[in-house]
Amino acid sequence: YEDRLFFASDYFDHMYEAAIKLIKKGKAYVCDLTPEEIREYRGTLREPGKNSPYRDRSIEENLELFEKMKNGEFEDGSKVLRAKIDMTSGNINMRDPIIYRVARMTHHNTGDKWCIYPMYDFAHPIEDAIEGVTHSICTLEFEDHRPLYDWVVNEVGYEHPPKQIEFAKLYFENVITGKRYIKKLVEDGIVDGWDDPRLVSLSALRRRGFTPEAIRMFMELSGVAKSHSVSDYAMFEYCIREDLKMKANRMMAVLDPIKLIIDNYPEDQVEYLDVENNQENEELGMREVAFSKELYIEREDFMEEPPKKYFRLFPGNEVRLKNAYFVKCTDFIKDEAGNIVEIHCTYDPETKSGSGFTGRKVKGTIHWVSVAHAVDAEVRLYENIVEEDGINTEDGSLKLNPNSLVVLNNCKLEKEFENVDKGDRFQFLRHGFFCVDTKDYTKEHPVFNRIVSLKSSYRPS
RNA sequence: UGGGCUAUCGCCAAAUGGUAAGGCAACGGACUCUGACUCCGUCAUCUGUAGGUUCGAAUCCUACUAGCCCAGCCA
Repeated sequence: YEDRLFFASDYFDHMYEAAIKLIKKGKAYVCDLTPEEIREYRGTLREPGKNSPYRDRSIEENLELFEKMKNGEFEDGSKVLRAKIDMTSGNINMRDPIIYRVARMTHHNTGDKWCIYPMYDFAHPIEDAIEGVTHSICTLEFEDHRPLYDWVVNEVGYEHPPKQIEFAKLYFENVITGKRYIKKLVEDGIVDGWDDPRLVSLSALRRRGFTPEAIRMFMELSGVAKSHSVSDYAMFEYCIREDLKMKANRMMAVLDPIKLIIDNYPEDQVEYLDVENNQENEELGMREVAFSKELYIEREDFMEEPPKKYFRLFPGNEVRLKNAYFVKCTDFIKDEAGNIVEIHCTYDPETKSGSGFTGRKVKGTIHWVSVAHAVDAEVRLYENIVEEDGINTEDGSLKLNPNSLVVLNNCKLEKEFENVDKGDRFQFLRHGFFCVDTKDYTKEHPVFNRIVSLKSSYRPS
């Protein structure tokens, strides 16, 4: 490989030599037509083009003119070098494509050394060839360029000519990938920069909490084909859940809190419960979780008048507090407006987690956070940024999903969340996977992003 | 008849003449101190349509249909 390492200047030298070679073979000529004339001569999709009046210049004249182009004796845009192929080809790329033009540009590596630069269709196959690329893989829209790619490689002549292979791009349902659109979203302030977690740029994916492993898994699952495909975002979600399942600590976080008071629990008592960080992965170890008389539970885990098959808390029903005790709802309190503000219950000391209690079973287990030990946090929930069909066909505008970002400002997390670093990922029990926002997180004001929710088969009727 | 390409389950995708893999999603059920995970089961007599060849076709042939790409001195 080492003898194939080139510097930018080597590439340009190489391409220049290749152009000379084509001229000497009578396969390239200098053309004086203006850009407008060249377009006219090229013909249209349905009509063939016609030959440039400069097409039959002698090899000597072409050599001399090209040398002058290189030496800066012509204005930008005044002359080009064209491959002599076929102006009547059905493939427009083969109608004497321009392979070199005069353009005074400063190259980031070679500075102002050159004032002529090769076109993509000429440079690409040559770069591949001299680098020893065997298969040059690109997207479908370059299929029409392959005949020219092959023509260049063949006419310049390489011992091991590279092959171009095309495949379909990856498209996502309900996601914006077009840079034009993203740019507008950023400029209009609809998203928080190019790394807004609702976007799918790599920086956005990173900030959202996706792992490289999940992205790779998704690529392997998707496969590579030539058919135009639009992937289901659910497949990507599956990958990140799958990757984080065993890696992330499973902790308790109440996103929409309501107070639960255990009437028969001693006033100032605090129990520190030993809890596994991940029941499926012992290597993640244990932690302590504080339990006390006053807890926060999820507002949706209580209902005054539950529908059928509601396993959570309602008057008279008993549930398990995850990692702690069974509690039975005895009462609830409403404010003047009729909103439930507080729930009361009693607990059964015999039912403590790990005690081996088997006296009776409960159908529901809910998560909780001790009021006295809670960490306040902001949690951001994300959904697809655009609606089902994404873009309005009439005016090309985006159909934005108004719920693509939901900010929750009154979330209560267990104490363990005091010590996190930006980018850390967790499972919030019964909610989903979340990560510490890399941009807005501060110790005083923790911010978490929802990477993906957990699946749920609960369908309230 | 301008040229090129693609059509297999809701989505992705195998199978290139031997009788339609797999994954996601969905739906049943078991299990469950996450309505998660896991486990079990269901999910294309059929491969854009219509013909043809063949003992046998998603694969070969013919004709249609639909969709995508191409007219930068951009990449």
